Parts: sequence; C-alpha cells; structure tokens
Amino acid sequence: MTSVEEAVREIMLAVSAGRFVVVLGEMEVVYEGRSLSWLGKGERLVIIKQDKSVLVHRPTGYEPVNWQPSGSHIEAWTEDGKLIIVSTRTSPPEMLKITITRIIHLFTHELRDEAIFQMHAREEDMKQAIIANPSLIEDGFRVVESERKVRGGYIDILGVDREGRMVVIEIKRESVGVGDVDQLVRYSAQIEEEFGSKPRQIIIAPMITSKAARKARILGVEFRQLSPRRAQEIIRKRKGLDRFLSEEG
Amino acid sequence: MTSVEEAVREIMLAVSAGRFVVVLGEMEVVYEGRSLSWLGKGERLVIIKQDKSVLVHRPTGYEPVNWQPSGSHIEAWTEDGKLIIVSTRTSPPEMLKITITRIIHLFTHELRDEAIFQMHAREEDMKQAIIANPSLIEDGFRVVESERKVRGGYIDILGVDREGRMVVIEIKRESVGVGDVDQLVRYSAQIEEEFGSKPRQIIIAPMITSKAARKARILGVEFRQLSPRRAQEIIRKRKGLDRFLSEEG
DNA sequence: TGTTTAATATCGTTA
DNA sequence: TAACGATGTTAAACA
Repeated sequence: MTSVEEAVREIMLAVSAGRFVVVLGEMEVVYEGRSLSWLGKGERLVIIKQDKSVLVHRPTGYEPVNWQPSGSHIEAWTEDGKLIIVSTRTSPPEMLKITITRIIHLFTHELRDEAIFQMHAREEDMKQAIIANPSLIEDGFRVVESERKVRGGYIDILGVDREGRMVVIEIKRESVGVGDVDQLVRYSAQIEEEFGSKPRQIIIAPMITSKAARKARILGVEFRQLSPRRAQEIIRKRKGLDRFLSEEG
Repeated sequence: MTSVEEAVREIMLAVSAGRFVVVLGEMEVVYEGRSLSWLGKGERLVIIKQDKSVLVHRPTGYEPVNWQPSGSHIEAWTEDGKLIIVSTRTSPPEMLKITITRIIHLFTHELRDEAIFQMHAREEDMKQAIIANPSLIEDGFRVVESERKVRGGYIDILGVDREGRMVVIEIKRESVGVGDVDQLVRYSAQIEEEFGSKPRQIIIAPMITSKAARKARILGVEFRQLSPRRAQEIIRKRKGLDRFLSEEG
C-alpha cells in the first residue's frame, strides 16, 4: 500500500510530467464555484487527465459527481495523514477539493492517443447528405444556401424547387415535435418578408409525432422521411465516389 | 503483466460480482446505435461501473469519448490475443465494442459509497445571502443581529423593518414543517418578553408544507420563499464584487 | 410511461 | 467574450 507522502510525490510528479493519474480511495469532495457542493466520505475514483482536467466518479452513473475542466491548477499535499488534492481555476473562479482519507489504489501513466474520432449520422451529416444528393427532397430540387442566418437561429437549407419556388428546409435527427414545426414557420415568415413570396416549408427527419403532424398539415408544412442511418450511407457512397474520381482524375 | 485470459476472467468475475473495473490499455472503440463512431488504436482508460455503465476516456477532455449507460449487458472474451469488451443495450438498441490490443493496467474493486451529494447553499449560506442582500426579505429591512442566543437555541436573524418594528427570522434549507413554525413562535415570545413589544415573525425557506402554512397563518407567521439555489447565486455575485473591490483597493 | 426542464451542462462555431 | 445550436446530450421533475 502506498504511503500518503509517496502518493503526494507520485501525483505531483505525474501532473507536472503530463501523466494520467488514477486514484481509487475513500474521500470527501467539496466544490465551490459556479455552484456549491458537498459530498461526504465514500469510496470513489479520481482521474487527473494529462490536460489537468479532474473527474470524480462514484460507483454508479454515467456522469462524474464532481469535476474540473482542463487548464486548471493542481496541488496535492498531506494534512493529518490525509491526501489532499485541490484543483483551482480562475475564469470562472472555481475550486475542487478532494480529501482522500484512505488510498485503495494509485496508478500513473503517460497515455499516447493520436487517433482521430470519427462520428457519423448526426444532424450535420443529414445536411451533408441532402447537399450531396438534393433529389432526397424531390426531383429537381436545388440547394441555394445552408445555415442562412435569420432572427432566432439558422435555416438548415434554403433551396428552390423544380418550379422555381423557394423552399425552406428544417432537418431533425430525431422525432419532429410541435416546437420544430413552429420554428420552421417562424423562419419561413422571415423568408416571405424578405423575398415577397411565400416559400414551401419542408421538415426532414426520421419520424414525426402525431401532434406535430397535425400542426404541420394545418400550417402547410410538408414532411419528408430520412433516417440518419440512410444519410450516413449516402455520405459513405459519395465519399467512395469522390475517391474513385480523384483516383481517376 | 496480466495475461489476456486472466484479464477476461477477472473482468467477467468483477462485472457479475458488481465490482468496479478500471482498465488502462491500447484499444480501438466502435459504437453503433443512435449514431455511429469509430476510434482507431490509442491508449485510453476504460471504466466499468458497478451498475454496468461503461466509460472510455481519452488522455484529455472532460467528456468520455464513448460510453454506455447503466443497465446494459456486458460480455468479455479473447480474440487473436486481444481482449474484447462489448456492452449492448436493447432500448434504444446500441452497442459499444472495445478491442484492447495491449493491457497496461487492470484493477477491480468493490466500492462502497453511501454518502449523500448535497449541492447548492446550506442554511448558513442562505443566512449570508440575506445579510448581504436584506431586501430579499422586503424593502427597507435591516439586519440587527445574527445567531442571537435564546432559551432552546439561536435566532437565525434579528432585524428591523421599514417602520422600525422588530423582525425575528427563521431560515430553513428545505421545506418548512409545523415544528419550525412552533420554534419561531417560541423564540419570538422571548423577544417580546425582553423588548416589550411583539415582533414580526418570518420564515424563509424554499417551500412550506400545507399544514405548516395553515399553522403559520393562524399564529401570524409570515413566509418568504428563497431557494438555496438563488441564495447561492447571490453569494456568488457578492463574492465576485468583493474580489473586484479587493483587487481595486 | 411520456414530456418538459435544468445542468457547475459541454463543445463547437461565429460575430 | 458572448451568443447560439447540437449533443449518442444526461438526469430529474412532472403529468
């Protein structure tokens, strides 16, 4: 079992050398800053990452019970045979104090991780899929602009249909709710204000609630079904095509 | 160094026994479910919590790069000398696959943590908020004394209202019960004894039970709503001001 | 069980 | 720095 003095030395060395620190132990935790919190004695996991972010995890649950973001200042010392770890930040001013009364396990190591994290099938990917393949909306549809700023937010895609009529498109990754229909109508009203003619309004999403569908029908909002999964497949195909073209050209 | 077979055995044992698992190692991670993600080879930390939630942390950043919530099903096995950990969930259907190509460190332990996590201000902080900002009680209110000793305890705050009438204030961090109303009335009686005139009686708390509210109405006790959350905001604002003043002065 | 709201939200991007 | 939207948001409160 590591002595408290050895633990302090090992932690401070690891922190200054940019090594990853893992401590399992019995501790109390106090946080003061954007909020205040107290957590009495219990066995938990403390992580000090290489960017000096700190996480305190209880035995259950997805979220850390306490934390401190990267860029904070870390100090460790002993007090009455206890191991104290304090992380402070100036902007915003906040402080996390961990009082470890018993060390169960301590381990430090320099982690190397250069890999790129790739994620697909988000709302952004659905937008890219439509831009890459506008006929997903309907034949003859053309994209004019994406992320056009309006009061209260952005129009995901602004386009023109086969007959030259303007189309305002709202994309949702999950089920469309009543609020999403309202938002699209608000944005469309601004386009009508600006261009003088009422645009078509289309929501594209994997599904729509019955309430939202009713409201959409009443307000003249159209719905097109597209799952993030299918959008992902379109992007992948498109990428494959790009690769083929660049290899050929 | 732990062998892969030993690691599988230790992890499966720990998971079924409800122990906490920590693995530092070189790994690839794939997620499929609400989205799709792929993360190439790199050194990371894997946590399997006692509720079978899984977290994968890179060397930097607050958030886990991949995770799986509690209640998922966990399996571990070996494949070509690699350690595979897969966590699956049915609703929504999602899967996390961790392929560990090199184990740097493995540790399992049953963590006991019964402590209650308390966030936001304590009763003491609510008192400080009122002292810092007496208009929380009402316009023209002034604090005369805090923690004045009486038979049976202390008066949280003794003050004077706009018309010069004495005010006895009782602070509660949680819901006010009948007993709290009784206590305030007992303390007020002593103030009346001492000063010769009946003081106003105010309870300040985030909420009050209907029974206590009825009793308060009958006994002439007033109620002011203040949540620990709001008290905390006032303290924080005050502290920010103090810091500014101390820097300037 | 489904819906709404808060979070020390975090994390980007943009003005 | 502030504002704003997206997040595999999560988690709690509410109906």
